[in-house]
Amino acid sequence: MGVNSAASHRRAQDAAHASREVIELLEVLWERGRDAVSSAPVSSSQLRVMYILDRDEGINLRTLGEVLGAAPSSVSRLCDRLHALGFVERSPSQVSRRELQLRLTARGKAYLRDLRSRREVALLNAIDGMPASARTALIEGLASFRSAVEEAPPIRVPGRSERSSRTA
Amino acid sequence: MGVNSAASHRRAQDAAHASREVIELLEVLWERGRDAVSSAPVSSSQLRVMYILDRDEGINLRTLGEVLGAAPSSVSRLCDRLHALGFVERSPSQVSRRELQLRLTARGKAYLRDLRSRREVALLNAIDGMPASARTALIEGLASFRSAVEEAPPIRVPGRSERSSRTA
DNA sequence: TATTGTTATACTCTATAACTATA
DNA sequence: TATAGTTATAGAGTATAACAATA
Repeated sequence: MGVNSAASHRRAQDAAHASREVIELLEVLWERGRDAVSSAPVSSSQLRVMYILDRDEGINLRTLGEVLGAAPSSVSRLCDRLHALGFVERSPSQVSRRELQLRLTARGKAYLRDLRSRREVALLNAIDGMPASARTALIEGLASFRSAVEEAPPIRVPGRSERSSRTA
Repeated sequence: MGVNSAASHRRAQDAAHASREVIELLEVLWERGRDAVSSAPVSSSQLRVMYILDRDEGINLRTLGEVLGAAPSSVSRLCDRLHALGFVERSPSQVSRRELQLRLTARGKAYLRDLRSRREVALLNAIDGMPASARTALIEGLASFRSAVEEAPPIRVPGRSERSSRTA
């Protein structure tokens, strides 16, 4: 390993360190803000479900559980409450009568859109205090970080791609 | 508002949008990884307590609740379990006999240190896939973001500075 | 009387295990 | 028989309200 490589590795460690610290900061602030920012009929667990349904319409319950890293029974209960709120729809799959197709309702999508908008306003509040150059760096850095995370998730990814358990 | 200012605002919105998206991504992945990465005797709520005790040794229960955005009774229970794990110590305050001083034990600190280290390794895994320039941008952007968030937290900050309720 | 922390009660989240229906 | 989803039961997180001890 040459000099450049060592320096590069140090840089990568700095980035990992900075990321971990900001994540911790947000773990405290973001969760605290859940009921301050939103009118909060939705818990953070329910919100995680909504994020995934937003991306992957028609996913079944088992697969949703794998993506969440949660047991099927937990997901079933979460969906119960989201259904009771009118945010999630459970319909039988055409492919297999023992599977469900889960999706956000129009109300669920509207809630998510509104929440996201309010969160971005809250973030903007902080970001307004940043110098322009740092904002540009943040945008570039996060875009690349996001791609990297999506390719090599920091946490082990359960089956999913090799199982084809969903509607397959 | 001039042209530069409008362009700057658009940039800030882009940054807020990118931040919100990465936060959502991590809300799913980070939580899922909790028991994969760690040996996980500690829930994410308990972890939030530990973060704060790590920064603010000797904080009392009420103030801790304010920082967490949680009710005193909830914090009391959380501390029960962290105490049972041997990670948190409750000692009477010298200032007021009805207050507690909360702090991490040596074991608690060691656990946190180890967890952080493992998380940074996990993050490094993803960051290794980023180009060097993006890593630099990420470090700069996050440093500035962190300062901005600490000065103007995206979520309302409860009293704390104007209450002097802690050991005051 | 006001404040700090705990306990009582109730609801949500989570998991394991048992169950039903389908493949 | 194996798989998708639900239900039973139990432990943890959360909040409100009632309580004890202290200021």
